[in-house]
Amino acid sequence: MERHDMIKELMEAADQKMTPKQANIIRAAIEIFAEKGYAATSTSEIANRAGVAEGTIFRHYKTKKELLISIVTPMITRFAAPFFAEKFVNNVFVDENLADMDTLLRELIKERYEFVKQNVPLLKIILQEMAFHPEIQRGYREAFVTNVLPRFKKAVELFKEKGQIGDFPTETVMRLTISTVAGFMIARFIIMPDFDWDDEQEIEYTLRFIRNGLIDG
Amino acid sequence: MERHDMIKELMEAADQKMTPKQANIIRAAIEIFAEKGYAATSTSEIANRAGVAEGTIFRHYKTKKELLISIVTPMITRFAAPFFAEKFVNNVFVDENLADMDTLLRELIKERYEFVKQNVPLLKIILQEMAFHPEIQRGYREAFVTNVLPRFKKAVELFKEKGQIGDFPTETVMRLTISTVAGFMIARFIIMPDFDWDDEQEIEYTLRFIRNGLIDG
Amino acid sequence: MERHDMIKELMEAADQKMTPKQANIIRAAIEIFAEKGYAATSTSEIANRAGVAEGTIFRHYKTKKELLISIVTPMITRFAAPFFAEKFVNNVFVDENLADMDTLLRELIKERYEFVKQNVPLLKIILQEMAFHPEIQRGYREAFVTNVLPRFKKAVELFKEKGQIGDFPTETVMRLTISTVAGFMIARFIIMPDFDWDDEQEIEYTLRFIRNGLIDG
Amino acid sequence: MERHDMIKELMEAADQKMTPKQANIIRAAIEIFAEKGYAATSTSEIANRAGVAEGTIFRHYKTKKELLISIVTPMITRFAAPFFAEKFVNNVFVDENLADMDTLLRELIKERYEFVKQNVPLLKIILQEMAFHPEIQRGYREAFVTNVLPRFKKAVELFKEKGQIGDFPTETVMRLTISTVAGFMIARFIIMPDFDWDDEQEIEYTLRFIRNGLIDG
DNA sequence: CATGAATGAGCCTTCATTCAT
DNA sequence: TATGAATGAAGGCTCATTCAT
Repeated sequence: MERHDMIKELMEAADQKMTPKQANIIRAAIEIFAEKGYAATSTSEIANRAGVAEGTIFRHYKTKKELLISIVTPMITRFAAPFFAEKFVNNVFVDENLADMDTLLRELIKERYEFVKQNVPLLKIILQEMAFHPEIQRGYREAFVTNVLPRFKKAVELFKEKGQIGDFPTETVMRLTISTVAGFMIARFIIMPDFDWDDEQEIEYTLRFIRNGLIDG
Repeated sequence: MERHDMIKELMEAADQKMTPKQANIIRAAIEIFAEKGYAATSTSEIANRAGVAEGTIFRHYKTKKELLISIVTPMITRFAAPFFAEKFVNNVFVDENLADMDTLLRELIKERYEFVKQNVPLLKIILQEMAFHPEIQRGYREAFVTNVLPRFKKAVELFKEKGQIGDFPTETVMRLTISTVAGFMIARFIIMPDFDWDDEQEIEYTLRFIRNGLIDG
Repeated sequence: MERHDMIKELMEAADQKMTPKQANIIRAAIEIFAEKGYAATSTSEIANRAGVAEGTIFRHYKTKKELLISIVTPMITRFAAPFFAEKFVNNVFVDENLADMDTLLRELIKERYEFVKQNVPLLKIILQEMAFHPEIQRGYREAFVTNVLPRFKKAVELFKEKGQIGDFPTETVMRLTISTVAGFMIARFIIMPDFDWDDEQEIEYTLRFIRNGLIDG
Repeated sequence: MERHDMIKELMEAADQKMTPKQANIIRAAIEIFAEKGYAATSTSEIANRAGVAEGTIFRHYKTKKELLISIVTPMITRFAAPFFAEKFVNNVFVDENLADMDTLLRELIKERYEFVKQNVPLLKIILQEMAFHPEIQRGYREAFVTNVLPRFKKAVELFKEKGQIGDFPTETVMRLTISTVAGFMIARFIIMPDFDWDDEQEIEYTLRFIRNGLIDG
């Protein structure tokens, strides 16, 4: 599984090339925003940790908020885009192996696990700041609605036909699945990151819980 | 189910009687903290919305942070304390009706549902600020460890014996259950409060998901 | 001729009573604005000279600009309002003494002379900042059009009838008169305040110049 | 009457040749200084409007102030130098036609009218900034004292001898004349540039006013 | 108990200026 | 010559907190 270097990604996302100072600014901002929250972070502290004069921040980002947005936006796309990566969902209808819900979910969780692991601070920021910045909310909702939702629905319906999902409304299936997966990630990386997790095992339990939970009773 | 008037509760929690001004301060603070976050809220705005002079806040709370803590602390106790209300858990071993996991969970979810419904803004504050204030984290953890955890464990083990819960580690059972229940509350009251929910039905789906999910597969 | 204490006047203009600190702020602001111009004056310098914390300024005036406006606005009214004080103009048509243009002009110039003398710094500010702040321009224009212009016109027409003013358009008469009077004030108080002026004499010369200048040739 | 292209003039004044970029800088600076005042103008805005990098300005002018001075200085000379152009004054004593005050004044006003018309923004800058920059004041005073004053005095005395000017001190004559002429220019080009002026007529009125005003009464 | 004027540290942002390229 | 990234001092303004009334 390839490494997700967010800074590099952000740099590519920006139309212009980044100076090393700008990269430092972003690195520092991500760290401190995650530690103490956007509102409680001062630009002078960012400048300090980035080893840069305070004015330099504002040469690259017109406002502190623009810095936040430009950090968070590319991540949102990345967050939603591969959520049900095309390959998986398309293959569901072709590849016998992926046609099994369990297999698909396992792939999905592992991919997400890797993604979250590489980006904990950034995801913390998104989780926190989404509540207060409509722009972020909107961006997220959009990405979700266009990229995740239709594929997810299609898959749920397929598995319903195959009898692997019982008599639940599709939205409820989504809610339950996402709750469970997100709950694992949050427990694993945010609430108790220092606990001695047996990730393989825990993923299997989670999978079993979802699989059995969604079957008719 | 009786009404949870937090303000009244907070007033009772405070050792001294509360003046009406103080009650206004708390009401205003809860509203604005929930809307824009603790760090982004100014005491002058609170004073404004409370219809009180700026100085009055500091007559009752030495610092802005103390105001936050004094709002959040009693809630934490309330949040954890009745989570597995004694009556339930004790009765599990006596009352034939409660001895059924499904029945117990249903009672629990409904009680929590009511509780969350009455306290959305306050819970938003806790969710947000826990991340940045170790005091809150500690308070929460403590309440959880002493009140919820042991009873929860006991119940899980009972249901395992009865064959209603399959071969999962107890901690994993807790994680999965809490994820699912909290996921419902968050979707219901925070992410999509304006959606046209059929709460009874949705609770039943959620129950079924947990019940089936935890059985051996 | 009574003394024009602008600060006192500003205080009365403000709806609320002024604290002594606020009076100091205004005094200091007038001084420094006049010395170096609004844009080149820093609020910290004003605070300094006023013997006040910088924050105090913003407790009374939301912005630096509001401070400027609230200094300048009452003056504008005062500047225009008595320009052709009612008593004069009304009396022109009644009082035999005032019916003479020379007498009227002499009274007018002396009154204005006193007024300017008492308010040089404030008038400097208005002269300078009018160019850049449309609000001030607008306020001035309004005061001029409603208070000065109609009376001035009436008087000019009267003196034309009496043969004391020759065949000039009324607007031109106003332009020439105002130029000459303002020119005296500016030379006297702004350009060469340190010159050894014989004010009585100079006013007489100025009067003669206008009187003769406006007569038919 | 030949055109006054200030930019070209400034370029000639500068010892070195000007690059086109430098010309753009000056053009932009004049525009913006006139619009919002020197202190309220940022070098970055000048660079922007000039289509030049921020640093480029400082390649040509060590400081922002130097830019101002180098714009204003040549103008001051031009402003004063031809005020009583040699040809006129010298001819006053020779040429019968020019020996008439009226004729001389008419020539003078028309020449100044043209000059002001071509240089409104620059003159606005001088008028504004003279108040705050002693260098400019000094430059102006000097030019006035050496070029204008002696010739003006000489002429006034001549016309007194000829009986065209009455019993006024020479300085007073100057003050009254300059007030009236400058008052016209300022009304015409700064206060009411959009009014529908009949310039020929207005100049004649102004001349008549001065001529009659200065005669003995 | 309540007020609100006053404070001064600190915040985000702008700006003139420098310098390596 | 021209660039534009970088600087850091300074600017206007906000804010939690204090205190005399």
